[in-house]
Amino acid sequence: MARMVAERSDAIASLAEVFREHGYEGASLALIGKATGLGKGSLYHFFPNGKEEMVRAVLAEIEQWFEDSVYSPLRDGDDADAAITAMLDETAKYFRSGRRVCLVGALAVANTRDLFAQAIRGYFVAWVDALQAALVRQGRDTEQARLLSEDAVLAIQGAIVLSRALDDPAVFQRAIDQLHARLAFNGEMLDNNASGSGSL
Amino acid sequence: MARMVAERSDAIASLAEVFREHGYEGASLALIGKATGLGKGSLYHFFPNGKEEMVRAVLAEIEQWFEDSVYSPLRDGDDADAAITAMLDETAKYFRSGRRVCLVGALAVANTRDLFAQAIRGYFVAWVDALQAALVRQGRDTEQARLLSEDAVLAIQGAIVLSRALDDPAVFQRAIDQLHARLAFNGEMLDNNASGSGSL
DNA sequence: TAAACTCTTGACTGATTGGTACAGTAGCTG
DNA sequence: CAGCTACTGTACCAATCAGTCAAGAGTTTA
Repeated sequence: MARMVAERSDAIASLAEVFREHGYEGASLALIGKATGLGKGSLYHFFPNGKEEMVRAVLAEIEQWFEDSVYSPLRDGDDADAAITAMLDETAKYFRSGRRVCLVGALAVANTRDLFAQAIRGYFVAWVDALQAALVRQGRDTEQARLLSEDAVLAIQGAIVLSRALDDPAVFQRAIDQLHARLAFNGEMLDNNASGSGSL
Repeated sequence: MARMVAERSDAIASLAEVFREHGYEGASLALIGKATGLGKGSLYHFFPNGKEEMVRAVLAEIEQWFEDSVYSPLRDGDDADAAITAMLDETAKYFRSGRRVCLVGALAVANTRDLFAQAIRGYFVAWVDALQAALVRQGRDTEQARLLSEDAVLAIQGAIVLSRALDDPAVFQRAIDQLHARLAFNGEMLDNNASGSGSL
């Protein structure tokens, strides 16, 4: 019966964490209530459409964070190379070197995918597009930049899966390091045969 | 009250499909019953420990399939290059070009990870080890082979996530093609200094 | 034929699910 | 001060959950 602190936005970080840890179906209202410190009454006051709306709010916040911290510098930063380096470092930090799951990626392989398909797609489209823009600004061919950026985003997602499966954050870090090498503009440009880049 | 056909093994393919589509928590006994055509009584007759035992049975069958179809040829095939090519093609077929989720990968990012941690880890360790063995037989350095095989397995997992997120199987196929190029032994071996390939 | 075994059914249980309703309480506005 | 809105706790709901069980049906063995 109190008004405690409770702004809607305060809850979102906790919500994100509980959905990451338990998934959409696994995150029960009891669990959510415990994680946020909010009762059902408050939860349904802030999110009248229940869990679905909670996830949408979380996805929106995630998208916003990536937009500000990653996509925007990639698209508009004046130093493309620096923006790419920053993206990899920020990403590694964000995912805690693979110890933290990517909620969007997890939703993409879950049965709930259809419910959030648009948000999921938007997240990845924006990421690939922004990275491609940076690679083009590096002087790369548009098509090669597209493939390379797809490849990079995919590698990050795979690195989360594999490093969790092996319970070894070093796997994630190696993948990031690998991407540093493959995405950097070294001054000496790779020739158009991209396949040879696996020197490590 | 009939004895219909019902061998335990008959159910496993259906079980795998339903766990892939709905995840561990999302696959209710009602859903499982519908998918397998078995009532609760039969399910608990074959799998006395319930869902957990069902998933273990599915994981064992998956592991066995990969062992026979992928790992074993990679480790012991007389033509390493052919085994790698076969692995990529079999894998692409198995995952239906990304339309089908990797159950092991999905479990790895779910909260149920701990329950099946050993099986999940075993699956990926075996995959990476087998691929590494093939790459070494190609004549590559042990350490490079290790990193490259980690990278390939990770890319396949990431390709499933991204192609589902974008709802575009072509993303998966491009990743497989990319791996074909990166894992093939071209006759002209990459030296450890990649810059030397100088086309001009 | 009779007993033994293997499978199947479906009703049942107690717990938990997401969600609703509502009374109540605190803080703000007038 | 009164009245309003914003928030909170809780009792409650129907549905569903995983899992149990006794009774029965079909097959195999003797």
